[in-house]
Amino acid sequence: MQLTNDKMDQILLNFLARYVILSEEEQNVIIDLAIFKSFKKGTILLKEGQLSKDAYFVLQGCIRCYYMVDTEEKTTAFYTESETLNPPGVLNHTPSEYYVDCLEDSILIVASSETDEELFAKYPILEKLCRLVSEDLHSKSQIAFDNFKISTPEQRYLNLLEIRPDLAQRIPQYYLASYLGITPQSLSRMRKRLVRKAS
Amino acid sequence: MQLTNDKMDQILLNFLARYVILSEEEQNVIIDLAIFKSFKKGTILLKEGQLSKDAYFVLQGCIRCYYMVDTEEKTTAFYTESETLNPPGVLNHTPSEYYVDCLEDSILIVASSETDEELFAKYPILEKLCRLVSEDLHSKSQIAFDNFKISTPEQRYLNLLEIRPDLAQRIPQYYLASYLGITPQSLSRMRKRLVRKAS
DNA sequence: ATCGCTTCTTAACTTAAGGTAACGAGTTTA
DNA sequence: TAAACTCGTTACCTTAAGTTAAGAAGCGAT
Repeated sequence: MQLTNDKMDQILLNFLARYVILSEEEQNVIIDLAIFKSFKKGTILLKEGQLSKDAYFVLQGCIRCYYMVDTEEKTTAFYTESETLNPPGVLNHTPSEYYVDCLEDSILIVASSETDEELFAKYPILEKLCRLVSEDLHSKSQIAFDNFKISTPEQRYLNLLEIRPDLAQRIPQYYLASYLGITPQSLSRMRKRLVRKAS
Repeated sequence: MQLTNDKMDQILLNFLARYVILSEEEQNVIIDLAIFKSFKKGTILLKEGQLSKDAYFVLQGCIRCYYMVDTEEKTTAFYTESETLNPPGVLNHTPSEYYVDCLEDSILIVASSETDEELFAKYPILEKLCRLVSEDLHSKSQIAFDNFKISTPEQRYLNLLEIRPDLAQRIPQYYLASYLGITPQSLSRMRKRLVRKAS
């Protein structure tokens, strides 16, 4: 599927409209700032040790965060359409502890956080927007963390199927397993167990 | 230990100074807004199903978030001195899914998020402050989530001892166990295993 | 067509966590 | 003082995850 520039603008504006009402001018400022980039599946957007200054908003495709622990990839997050990855380094200027790569061909908005200060002074509503988005992301991430903690791997898998059924379809099972905190073998066994239970 | 009002103000201002430089006037506005409250150990600050409009900043003591799953408490967070709990309900007006209680006699700042709008209009730096605090909390919570996910219960315990050694001292072990995602019995066994390994 | 790569599955064995129950030390309450 | 409660530990058995190894299905590339 091909996305026109107009459509991409619209996806972004729809997302922002969840938080604040923007004037035509403010919308244009944002659209002008937004840098749309395409990436091939497998592209590494951020490596451990790199200083990331960019936030990523997913227009199409899927990106993934993972840590390298010894020789093993530990996947901690997937971001798909209209989701935002804002690596910590953007704020505190420390090198990234994880990798980010594209699991599919993806179109992203790459938002550099450099020019923000003057912009916020000129358009205070953008500061409000950032506050609201950040509060919302924080709250969602808290809830996700809580759910993860209070669940067993099996409940986490069932929960994933329920709230993000798309992921189970589009993402290889061994990434999912890592995301659930178990090995691919365990996930495979678990699925068999679940089928047995269901019948 | 007894805290004077001046000391409490100072703790709060020290915290805020990590994020922005505030004028005397702005500091006074915040101090005037801050409501200091004392709570006895065991006090329940928030119940599942309640709509919370308050954020809590801990001046002294310790509060804890937990879910009731069937008849079991699942502890997901502890907040101690200079830490902030901002329940999701403040934003999205949904009832809380968890409980909050005091594990110790505590002095908290209870911040109602009602008056914020006019205030932000008058003092834009307060909006910036909230944005920065929120981004920081989000980033920290992300990292904590990641660390939790990529660790085994044992690593989580060792990590806790390292980065929050105070908690292991002041918090009963069965709350810690729940927080680590295991039963008190498993934690007890694990500690024995670790001693055996160490020697 | 064959090779290599990715992805999922199965199996056998080991390790550690869960469930249940019981005990004991320390503290609070009646 | 006795009873109740809190908190940590230990034991026994069960369940499920980790480890290692192997195999099979699907896919793309040469």
